[in-house]
Amino acid sequence: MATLPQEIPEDGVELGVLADLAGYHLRRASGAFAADFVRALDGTGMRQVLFAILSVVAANPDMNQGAVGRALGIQRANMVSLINELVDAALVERRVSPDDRRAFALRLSVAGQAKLDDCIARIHEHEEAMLSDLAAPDRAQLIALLSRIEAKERS
Amino acid sequence: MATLPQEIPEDGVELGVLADLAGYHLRRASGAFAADFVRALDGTGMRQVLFAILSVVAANPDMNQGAVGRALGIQRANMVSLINELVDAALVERRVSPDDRRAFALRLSVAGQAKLDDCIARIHEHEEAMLSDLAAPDRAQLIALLSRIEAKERS
DNA sequence: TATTGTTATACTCTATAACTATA
DNA sequence: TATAGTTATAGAGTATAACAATA
Repeated sequence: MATLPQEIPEDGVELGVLADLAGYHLRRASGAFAADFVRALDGTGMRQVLFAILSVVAANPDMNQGAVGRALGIQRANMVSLINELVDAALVERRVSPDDRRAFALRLSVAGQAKLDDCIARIHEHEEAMLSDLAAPDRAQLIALLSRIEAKERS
Repeated sequence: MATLPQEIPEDGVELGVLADLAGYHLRRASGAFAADFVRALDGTGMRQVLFAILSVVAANPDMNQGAVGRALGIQRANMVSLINELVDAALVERRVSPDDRRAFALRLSVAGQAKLDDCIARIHEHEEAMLSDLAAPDRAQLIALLSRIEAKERS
C-alpha cells in the first residue's frame, strides 16, 4: 500500500483521511459541476432535475411519470410537482395513457424540444469548461468508472 | 467523434443526452456513494459533513471554524450549527483563540478522536464495497480525475 | 393486491443578508 | 475597513406515509 503525498488544498490546510476517500472527491467534484451547471443554465428557467426529465422524456416518448422518475432515481411523490412545472411551462404535454387510465403519457412540446436543444448547447459548453484539463480518453474513462459505481446503487 | 452505444438502464429506458454527460454520471455516482455512506454510518450519529469536519479538525488542531468551512466548501453561516452539534456531542472542543479573540480554536476531544476512528473503519468498508469493481490503479485514477475537476471550482 | 398519481409533511443542505465583536 | 462568528430565513432536494382511481 503506497502512501500518497498529503494533498494541501488552501493555505496549507490538510484534509486528513478525506484526501484519499473517493466518496469525498466525488462529492466535491459533483458539487463543482453542479454549481457551474447552474451558471450555464442561468436564464433558461431549467434546473438539473428538470433538464434530466426533459432528456428522458425526449428519448422515450409517451413514457409515464413513474418510469421517468425510476430511471432518474426520483421518488414518485417528488415527480408530481416537477412534471407540473414542466407542463405549466408548456414544455411537456401530459395526456391520459390509452393503455392505462391511471397513468399519464408524457411528451415534449415543440417548445420543450427547443428548450432542450438550447440547454444541450449550453451544457456542452459547460462540460467542455469543466473537463478542459482532461483529454478525450480520460473523459471516456471517467464516465466508465462512474458508471461502474452507479451500478452499485441499491435501494 | 466516436458514437458510444446507447446505455439502457432499466427496462429499456434510454437516458438520451444524459448518457454521455460527465455531470450526470457524477451526480448519480455521488448519490449512490452518499446513500451507502449513510448506511455505513448508521447508529454513529455522524453525517457526511460532520465526518468531514472531524477529519479536517483532526488534521489541523486549533484551526478556526471559518478556515475549516473554507477547506470543505461550507458557508460560515452553516458552520455554526454544525460545530454546535459536534460540541454538544462532546466530540469537538471550542476555545477562544489566544491569537484572535473573535475566533474559536477547534480540537477533537478524546471521544471525538474515538468517534472519528470508528467512522474511518466503517467508511473504509463502505469505500471497499462501492469500489469493489475497480482495481487499485483505477481507484487511484478516479481520484486523480476527480481532483482535476475539483480544481475547476470557482466561487 | 399492486400500481399510478397525488397530497401532506419533514428534514437536510445550501445560500443570502444583516448583525456583533473584534482586528 | 475587513474578518469571525452569529442569527434568521428561504429555497431546493430528498424521504415517508396515506389516500383515490385503476389495473
